[in-house]
Amino acid sequence: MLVSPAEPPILKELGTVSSTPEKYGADFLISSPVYGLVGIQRKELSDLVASAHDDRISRELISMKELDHAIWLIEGTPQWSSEGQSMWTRTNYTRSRHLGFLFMLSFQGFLLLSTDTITESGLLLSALEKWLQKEKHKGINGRPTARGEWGQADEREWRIHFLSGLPGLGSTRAEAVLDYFGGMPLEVHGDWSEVPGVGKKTAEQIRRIFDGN
Amino acid sequence: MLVSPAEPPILKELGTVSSTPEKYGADFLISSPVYGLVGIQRKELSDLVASAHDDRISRELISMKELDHAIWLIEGTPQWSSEGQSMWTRTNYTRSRHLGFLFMLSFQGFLLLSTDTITESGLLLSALEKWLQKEKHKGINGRPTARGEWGQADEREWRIHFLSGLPGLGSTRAEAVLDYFGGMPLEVHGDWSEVPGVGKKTAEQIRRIFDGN
DNA sequence: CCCCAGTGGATCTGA
DNA sequence: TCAGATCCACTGGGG
Repeated sequence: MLVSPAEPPILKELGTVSSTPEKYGADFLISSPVYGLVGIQRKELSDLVASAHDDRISRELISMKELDHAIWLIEGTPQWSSEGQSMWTRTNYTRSRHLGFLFMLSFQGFLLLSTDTITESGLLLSALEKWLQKEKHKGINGRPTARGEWGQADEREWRIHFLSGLPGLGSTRAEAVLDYFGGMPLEVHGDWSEVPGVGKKTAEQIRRIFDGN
Repeated sequence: MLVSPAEPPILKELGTVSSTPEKYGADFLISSPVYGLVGIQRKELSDLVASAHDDRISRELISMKELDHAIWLIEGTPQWSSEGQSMWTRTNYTRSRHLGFLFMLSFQGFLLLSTDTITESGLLLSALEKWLQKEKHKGINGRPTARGEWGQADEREWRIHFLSGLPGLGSTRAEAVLDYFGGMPLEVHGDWSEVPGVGKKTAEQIRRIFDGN
């Protein structure tokens, strides 16, 4: 991890001090085998207020575009008066302005992460570095294994479990499918819409999984 | 704004109660002239702990990919012991697991927002709705909203999710199976033992699910 | 999600 | 060429 010289000492310890991050408008730079070049911009809440006014921000945003992924790490918890005025600054900074700024960042494609303290930021950064080094991320697609009434699942339970991985099928409909086809639904390309509980829409959704559009 | 019926009353007041958001794996749905269909998933921190090992969550995540933009709104501030254990739950939930989950979400293309309380969430949501209604957002036109494979590829993800419901198949082998057969026209009665990573034993186990003993 | 243990697949070895 | 031994990737269970 490369750290900008402008960062406080505690954070400099996380990696090699270098001015390269600044070329990308970032404070930290991590290179990942999977996600490419990732830049992190750390902003304390008080700086953020300035940024939202400033036009310096637009320059930073533009240089961050060259990164594969750009992260904004926002440090500190905002406190608002009942009228939605910021409690941590003199200037006229409101909740809606703050949120608007965050929305803008998000929808521009920046990743947003937040911490409370600089210590937390440090921990987050090293966790992120470790995470980004990994060659493989299991992702979101896994499923737990079937579990039967008495621990070990039998064949039927496996089949129900398996089928209930289709969109629109829970265990009830999966069971209905199984009963309808009288066993494993060998007709994966058949018409499922006749199965009680499965309608046209669900059947269509499932068909797309098997056959494509 | 459409609000899922499962949300607490305070948040239901924000819009029209409807079950449509749930179809997209979301709790709230906002349609924007600029950004298209935006879904928001609200998660209290305590729920998040449970979610991390839930089969439902992965289905929700896949469903959310049909949205133009998917937001995760995380409610609550995590507190960690000096060893990195969560202070708000009994289970063994660690900072690194929590962060890993957030990183996964971010790099999968989900937008991350956080609040402290449900009240804050309400304010954020109405601010977001207002913000999304605007036709034009001045300020920086930064990164292209590079969505890449987002929004269309969910079919493959469904397939992986589905196949990994078979015994001996996780997301890795499920993907290998898809690649081997060149898509979903699976030869359910064919020989799977040739799939790289799937051997004789696993293939036999799977065959039994399809064909019986 | 992370961590860990056990299973089973892939690879290597030697005759 | 193939059985057997070794290694390592992946699954599966738990937190």
